[in-house]
This record gives sequence, structure tokens and C-alpha cells, in this order.
Amino acid sequence: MPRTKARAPREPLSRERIEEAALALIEREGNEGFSMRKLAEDLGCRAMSLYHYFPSLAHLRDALLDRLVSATRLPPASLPWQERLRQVAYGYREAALRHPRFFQFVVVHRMNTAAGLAYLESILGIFRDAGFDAETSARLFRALGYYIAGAALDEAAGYSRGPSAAVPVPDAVAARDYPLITAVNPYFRPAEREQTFAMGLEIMLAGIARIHGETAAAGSWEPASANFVPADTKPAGRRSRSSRSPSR
Amino acid sequence: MPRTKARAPREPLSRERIEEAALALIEREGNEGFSMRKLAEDLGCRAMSLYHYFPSLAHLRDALLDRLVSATRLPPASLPWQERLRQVAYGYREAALRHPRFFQFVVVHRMNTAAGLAYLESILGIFRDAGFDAETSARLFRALGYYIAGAALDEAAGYSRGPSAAVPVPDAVAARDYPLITAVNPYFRPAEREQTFAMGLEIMLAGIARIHGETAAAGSWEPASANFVPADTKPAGRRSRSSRSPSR
DNA sequence: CAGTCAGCCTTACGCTGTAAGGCGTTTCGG
DNA sequence: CCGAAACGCCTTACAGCGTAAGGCTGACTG
Repeated sequence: MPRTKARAPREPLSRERIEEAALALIEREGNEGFSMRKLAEDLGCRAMSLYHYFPSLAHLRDALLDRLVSATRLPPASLPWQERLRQVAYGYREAALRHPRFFQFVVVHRMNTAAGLAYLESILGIFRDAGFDAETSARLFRALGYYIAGAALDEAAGYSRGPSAAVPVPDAVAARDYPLITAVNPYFRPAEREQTFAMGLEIMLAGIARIHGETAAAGSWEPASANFVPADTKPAGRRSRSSRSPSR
Repeated sequence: MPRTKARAPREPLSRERIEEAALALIEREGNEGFSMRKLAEDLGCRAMSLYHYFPSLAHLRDALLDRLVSATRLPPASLPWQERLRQVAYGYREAALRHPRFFQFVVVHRMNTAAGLAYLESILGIFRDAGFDAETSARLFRALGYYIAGAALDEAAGYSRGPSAAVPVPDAVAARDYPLITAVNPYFRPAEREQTFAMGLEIMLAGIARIHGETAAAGSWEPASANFVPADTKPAGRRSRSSRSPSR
């Protein structure tokens, strides 16, 4: 039978299988060590076979991002708004720590897929439900997001990131030249991170609550402008919806 | 004179020149578009010539990080500690916005070179000068850093990041399906960012000031433990100080 | 039975970082 | 003044990368 190659029997590919294997590979080898060829090897196929399911690596990564976002916990709307915000923060943190290495990719990319926008929309809903007007909602949403993203990034990095410096400072030198860093170092250990995260989060929530007390309860959410204004580009220069991502 | 090749006369290479060209190239083409070959072309040499000055791309990037950190503004110690913290935040933000694309690399890497540690040490000094004990300093330093890093990342990304999604949601669909995002979008524009940053920063600073009022003024800074405990690894498994960085 | 399609394959191209080693010029010790 | 070493930059080569182009096989459909 030289005609038909004896194909090794294995589970057929699927977007689901590929995404799971990709996440596993990224957590194993990091974002840099990830490649289509290695992913294919894990799946028992060749790299080009993956292109049948994802048109490019960028598309695959966006699918992973969507998958992570979709799996991120959101609190029930029945809770008080402060508690809802708190749980959003912890939910985001959990998602980051579940995939620490992939999260380093997530945090430098926009969330403008459907799942990402839905996630952001529901968080904005918490601010609206609390009675903040659109402008204050926008700013507090952003500010709280800064804290949460920064914290998640650092924590995820702490569990996954290798040494940055090619020539790191030896510990003995650090202890001599950087006494303050040395002194606070015990509180930088992983076991301390949740408490540190909580401390900063409560500062943010308390500040938000204080502003809530100062502003009128039912702010304006009428569309401030009829046009959808892209956040980061001049209104004219919006990119087309090409299915190819040219920049990666 | 067939013996000596007519070498195009140009300024000789140096670490200084290479670093400047590298930063310029990164800001022009992004971290992904950066390569040793393109950098060499900008400098009028070949890629391998750069290895005479930097043993690897990772070493070059670390040098760039050091350069950015060293150029980051730090406030004079004569100011009140609240103002010092505020200026640290603005200084960090400025540094990020000066090199927005490279900053996306910075934020996912450790700052454990000499310049990085010195920077962190002097910020910790502000907390100590304010009278915080070591533990509170550690946590507030971290929490404030989370906010600042998250904000800087988002702002830098906003100025430099292309569309993340390979298949982004069209604006018309966004306006229909995500009314809250659409409503707050005017406040996400670049012109609004400084004000949003300030709002969140003042929340953090007010929270820190409140904690300052609650804790004893002269906390303990005696070394909590004689050993320098690495922040992110088990005490046993510290990496050697090899001059090669294997993980990138 | 022919046609179409899904699913997976091979081949090839231009790009990457960098290991290994060469060659002309400058600098320096004897 | 001369031989040797060091410096500054080079060429060549290799393994790995994403992916464009197209081929083969088996199943399903008209």
C-alpha cells in the first residue's frame, strides 16, 4: 500500500483543541518561546495545518484573548456597586494569575473584540448603576482599571517572568547598596501579594466612594456626542475592518 | 589600491550611538519591527558589528531600559513627601510617554539592574522619610506603583498601539451594541488622559495620606530578616549571575 | 460517477538572532 | 623600529520563524 500513507490516528484538530494547546504551550514556554511549529508538534500535526482554523498567528492570539476574557468572572448585578467593583477587580486578577505568561501579552493589547467590549461594557454598567455621570464613570473606570491592570501585570510577572537584566545585581551587592529594598523585600514575596493588592484596591474603592458622595446621584448618560469617537485615533483616520492584521 | 577596501567614511560605532539609534528605531517601527539587521542598516554597518558592543539583543534592550530609567525625573528631597510621590508619578508617566513603544517592553521586565534598583530605592526613601514603617512602605509603594504602571502602560499604548484585534468590531456595531462605551468614549480621548491620570493619582495619594494619619509616625526599619530574600523566587533557587540571559 | 469540499500535507521564501571566524588598522611593549 | 596583540568591523552560515502557494486524500453530494 504505497499509495495511502499510514496516518497516525489521533483526535482531529479543532479551534477548541488548538486554543487549549496554545495556552498550555504559552504557559510552558512563554510568549517568546511560543511558535506555530511547536504548537503543531504538540498537536501532532504540521504548522500549516493550523492555518486551516486560524488565518494567522495574530488571529489565534486574539482568539485566546477572547477565550480568557470570556472566562473572566463578573459579579451578579444584585450586589451593591462597591462590592461589584471589588469583585471585578478580584476576577480580573484571578484571570491574570490563571494564565500569567499569556497575560503579559493581553495587557499590551486592546480589548476591542466582541467579548472584550462586552466585558468593558458590563463594568461601565456598574458605574452607571451606581449613579455616576458619564464623565466621572469614564475617569473612574479608567483609573480603577489602571490599578487593576498594573497589579495583575506585576503579580503575573512575578510568577512567570524571568530575570530581566542580562547582568543582574548580585544579592550581596543589593543588600549593601539598596538597604531599603532589602528591608521591604520580605513584603514583596508571593504570599504577601494578595494583601498588598487588597490594600491598594481598598484605597481606590474608598476614593471612588468619596467621589460618589460628592457628586449628584443621577448624572447624565445622554449621548454626549452623536458620533462614535475612537478613543485613540483622530476621528478621520480610523482603520478599515480588514480581516488581516497588518501590524503584527 | 585594490588592497584596502574603500570603506564609506562615517562616524564610528559606539554604545551611545547604537542605543540612540535603537530607541529611535523602536519608536519608529515598534518592538516587533525592531531587529539587529534594521538597526545596523540605520547605523550604516552590518548586524554582527553590533555584537562587538552588546553581546546579545537582550543585553542591548537592558541597556536601553537602564538609559530610560536613568533619564527619569526624580523630585528633590526638600519637598513634602506627598508632593514627592506625586512628582514621581508624573516623572514616570513622562518617561513612558517619551518612549511609548519601548515602554511596552519596559513594563513587562524587571528593573534589577543598578539604575533600576537605585530608582526604586529612592522612591522607597520617600515612604521612609514620611515615617511609614517598612511593611506599610512596601505595600503602599507597590500599590502606588501598580496604579502608575497601569496608567503609563495604557497611555503609552494609546499613543502607539495599533489595533489589537485582527477582526475588530466595526464602529457602527460598537455604537449599537455597546452604548455605555460609546457614551464614555469622548472622555477616553488623548486630550482627556492627563486629567484622568490626575484623578486616579489623587485618589491614591489621598488614601496613602489617610493611612499615614492612622499609623505611628516612626515605624521600624530595622532589617526584618538578615537575609536578602528574592522577591519572586524561593530562597533556594536563585539564578546564577551568568552574563548570558538564557530566557530571551 | 463526477464534482466539490474539508482537512491536512509539502515545499519554499524571506525574515530573524547569532555562532564562528577572518581581515585591515591602530596601539603598544621591547 | 618591529612584532604582537587588540580593536573595529566584516562575511559566511545555520537553525528557527510566519506564512504564501499549492497538492493529496477521503467523504459527501448531485
